[in-house]
Amino acid sequence: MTHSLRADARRNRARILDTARAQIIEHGPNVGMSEIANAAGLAVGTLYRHFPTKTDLVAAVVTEQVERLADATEAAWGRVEAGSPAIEELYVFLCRVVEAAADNGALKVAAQTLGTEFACPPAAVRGTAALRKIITAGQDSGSIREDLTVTDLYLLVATGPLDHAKHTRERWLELIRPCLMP
Amino acid sequence: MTHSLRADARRNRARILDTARAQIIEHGPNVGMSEIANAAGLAVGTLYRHFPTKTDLVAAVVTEQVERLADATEAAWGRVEAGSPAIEELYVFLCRVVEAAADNGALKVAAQTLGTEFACPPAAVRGTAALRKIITAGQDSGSIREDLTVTDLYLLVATGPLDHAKHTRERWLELIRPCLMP
DNA sequence: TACTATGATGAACTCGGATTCATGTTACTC
DNA sequence: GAGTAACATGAATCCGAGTTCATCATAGTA
Repeated sequence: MTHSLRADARRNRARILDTARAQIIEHGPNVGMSEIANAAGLAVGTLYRHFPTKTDLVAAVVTEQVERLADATEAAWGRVEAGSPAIEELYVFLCRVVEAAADNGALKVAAQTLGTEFACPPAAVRGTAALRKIITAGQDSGSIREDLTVTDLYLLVATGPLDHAKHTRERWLELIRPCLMP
Repeated sequence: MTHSLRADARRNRARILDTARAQIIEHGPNVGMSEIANAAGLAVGTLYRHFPTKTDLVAAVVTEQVERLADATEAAWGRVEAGSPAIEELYVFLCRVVEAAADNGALKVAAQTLGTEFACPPAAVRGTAALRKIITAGQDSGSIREDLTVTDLYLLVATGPLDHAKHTRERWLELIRPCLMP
């Protein structure tokens, strides 16, 4: 995998990504590089050795999250293939997205604010494909609204609650549910 | 009204607010004061004569929008009192919010990003009151989901599409509609 | 018209955060 | 255990956006 990197460098890279995510979530997208460095117990220069730019760092953090989500979505599709009802897995998908709302919210804003046009094709494409399969399966079995598309879901999700409170997320899911069913 | 202001000053104040709104919508919340000043054909110092801080300027712009929305909501309640179906007026309310999506999105981000805790009580309270009346009326006549609250609506709306495209907004409304009905 | 208080101007200043780089340190190789 | 390339450090630098203020212009007034 990521060989050709010295052991400590690999460790530090991971530590930087973790800390950056935590800091962005806690203090918003405007955390300074120095603050991230402090929180990570490293020097600023080290951040710049791994990420040439603050934008690059944020992009890496966001990409990581998108990959996690894509993994979860593929797993959900796996369960649908194994017999789990598509509508339930779709619901679980929404839960996951919204549970990570704090992250996604802050990070989305971060990516928008800091980066220029940012996209992470590989993971996004994987996730989209899995989601499309789930939706189609649900429509075939009549448990998901006929005209629902992946784009629709992203429209709903992209806009999910930015609130951290658990009851807010649960209420949002409850409100949204009728949108998914026939 | 706003007397005790010289005529040209009043003109400029208005021009600043308009330009600031336009610039924020077009270039995001990070437009510089100088850019706004240029676009308005004024000098930076003039902006600072009217608004001691960039945050104050943004707050003024946001407040203006909230007031517009509150007016519209009160008008909608007026129509309900005059016999218009509450569910339709609620839908119209959503349309208005979403039509101003570009504004609201950019400005909301702006207020969050720039300001500290920002609230504009007077207008917000007016709007909320009117909205509550509309919802209650709809529930009494059985056309609006029994457990829908003002908070729910804000949850859906606060999260409306940030996209400028008309078809995106229309699709969002279409998706959301089932959430409102019994 | 002359007067003055209010308003406008924009170059200069401030300040904080991103980025650099000369220097010191450490993990790997033989 | 040298030797060396990779890596870490953090004070110094750069840069851009917000803000100030000495100066000029003008609307309102007598």
